[in-house]
This record gives sequence, C-alpha cells and structure tokens, in this order.
Amino acid sequence: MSLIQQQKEFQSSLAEWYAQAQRPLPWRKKPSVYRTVVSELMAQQTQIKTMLPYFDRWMHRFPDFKTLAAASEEDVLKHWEGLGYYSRARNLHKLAKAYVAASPKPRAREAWQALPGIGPYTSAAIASIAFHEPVAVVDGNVVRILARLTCDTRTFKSNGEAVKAFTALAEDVVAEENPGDHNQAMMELGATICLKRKPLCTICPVAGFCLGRTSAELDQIPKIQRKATKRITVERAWALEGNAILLHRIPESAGQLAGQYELPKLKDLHLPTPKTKPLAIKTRSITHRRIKEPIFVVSAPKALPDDHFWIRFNDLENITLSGPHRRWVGELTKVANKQST
DNA sequence: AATCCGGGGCT
DNA sequence: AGCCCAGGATT
Repeated sequence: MSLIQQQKEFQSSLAEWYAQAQRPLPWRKKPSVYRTVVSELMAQQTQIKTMLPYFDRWMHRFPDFKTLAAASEEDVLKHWEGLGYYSRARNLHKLAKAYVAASPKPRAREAWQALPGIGPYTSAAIASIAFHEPVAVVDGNVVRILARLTCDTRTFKSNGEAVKAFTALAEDVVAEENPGDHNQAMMELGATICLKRKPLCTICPVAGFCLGRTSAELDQIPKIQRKATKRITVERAWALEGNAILLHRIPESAGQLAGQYELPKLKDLHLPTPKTKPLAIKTRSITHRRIKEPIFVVSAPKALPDDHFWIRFNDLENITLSGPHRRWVGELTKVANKQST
C-alpha cells in the first residue's frame, strides 16, 4: 500500500489529530489575509516560539496592510529589530504598499509569488490558508515527514534538492477540501511529533501509514548533506570621541543590511591590527560560516572614510544597528566604562 | 547551483 | 560548540 492509495485515510487521520492537538497560535485564532501573510513572513527560518512576541507587537502597531503601507521604513525596521533577516521586514513593507495599490487584490498562488519576499513556500502557505487553493507547502517539516512515510533513504545534496524531490508527493497528498489546515497540520506534526532527533512515533496519528517507522535509523531520514563551515575573521574598531562612537552606515546600495549601522572594520579605517588585547572577541554563525570578530579600542583617523559617522550615545535609539552590533555596543559600553575608570 | 542573511533554542 | 529552524533573493 502506498501513501497515495491511502490518501483519504491519511488525510482524515491527520486532520482529526490537528483539530484537537494544534497549538493555539494568534493567527489561527483570528485569521485574516494580513495576519496570515505577516505570520508566514515572520516564521521563515525562525522558530514559532521566537517570533510570537514580535507578532503581537507588530499587530498592535501595524494592524492591517494600510497602516503598514503608510508607516516609515525606520518604524518598520524598529519593530523587526532582533528577529534577524531584515530583508523580510523591508519586503513585507513593500508588499503592503503593493497590496494596497493592487486591484484586484492578489488571490492565486501565482499572484502572491510575484510579490517581494514571497517564494514557493510562502505563496503556497498564503494561497492555501487564506484562499483555500489546493497547493502544498514543502518546508523542512514536510520533507522530513514524507521521507519517513516513504522510508526514503536517499542522500540529498542540499535542502533545495530535497524540497524538489518531495514536492510532487506533497501535491498529491494535499487535501482538496481544506488545504490550509492540511498544510498547517503537516508542519505542526513535524514541529511537535515527527521531530528530527527523537520522533515520537508512539503518539503519532499517522504512524500506521509510515513505512519508515520500523527502520532502526528513522532519526537519520532524510539524509541531507551539510556544507563544511568556513571560518573567517573580521577585525572591528571601538573608537570613542566625547560622548559619541564611530559607526559605519551600510550604504543603501548594499542590497543586504542596507541603511543599518555597524562597528567599523579596521580595514575600512585603514588601520593596522593593534598590538593591544581586543576589548572583546565575538563569534557568531551564519548558515555555514563561523565569523570571529575581535573588537579593538582605537583612535579614529582624522579623515573618516565614506559612510563612517560619529553617533552620540543618546542618538543610538534613533538608528538601526544591525542585530549583533546592537548587543555588542550595549554590552561593551559598560565594559569600556569600567576599564577607563 | 552557490552564497548570503541572524537570531534563539536545543543537545 | 555545533546543529537546527514555517526560505528567499541575488549572482
């Protein structure tokens, strides 16, 4: 028996479980096109628990497309600060403007996918949840569930390749009547039952359909190759003058992190690596890169390179520091004060 | 197809 | 420390 042959039974088992087991998330309680769009954008590469407080604050400040479209970009970014992937906020802002201007309003998946920040996953989510279009979402959860249901032991070269490999099956299995709930149920199952490390098969509502359940290596399905992590070092400057700190403003033309401020790179200031011990050494990981960032106390060159500015500490709240730099400046201000007194 | 964006949570 | 997460845009 294949999953396709048992499609109806699979769908109803999943739906029955979802009806009673789903988490009470704010966009489920009070659905609307706008709330669906915001929740899906916020949820990209972000765990639900992390985004919940942001979602509530966002809805309070920008309750609908019109309010969001009329807001300043600065205001929009302030409400996203700390969530990461800031292009999502810019795209959501652009999307709101496009939506307000659009006539007729987008409904079909294809129309949504033409909007900024909306790709295959998000367009399917919006079309199915808000407009009952029978299309399947294929995210990491869905890939994992389908690979296990079919006991697919192949090794995939990338996440993208795995998504591609399971899209057809996902489309075949999606429930025609209530695709939005079906899609959310699949993701809910992946998030709460079909866990990556320790799948909870004993309480799984669709264990009876699962060919992988008896496999000793179920927790290794699907196999997706990871890139080796690259290590790089970026030396940064901690330069103070009076009650101001030297920061670099990433140009609008940058495309990524445009308009945000960061601690200057020593290289951009044309300064050599100081002999002194750095004020702090920060490390962070972004996808497959591990970045080490020593921050040195330096005195700035007299002639500042382009896009470098002295920002008074009192004005820091009025600018957007890129995520980690915001934390570092707050933290190091205290450290630097202690060292100087 | 490869690379970049960023936090927090979890083991 | 390392890995993962309701991905998309750019090159």
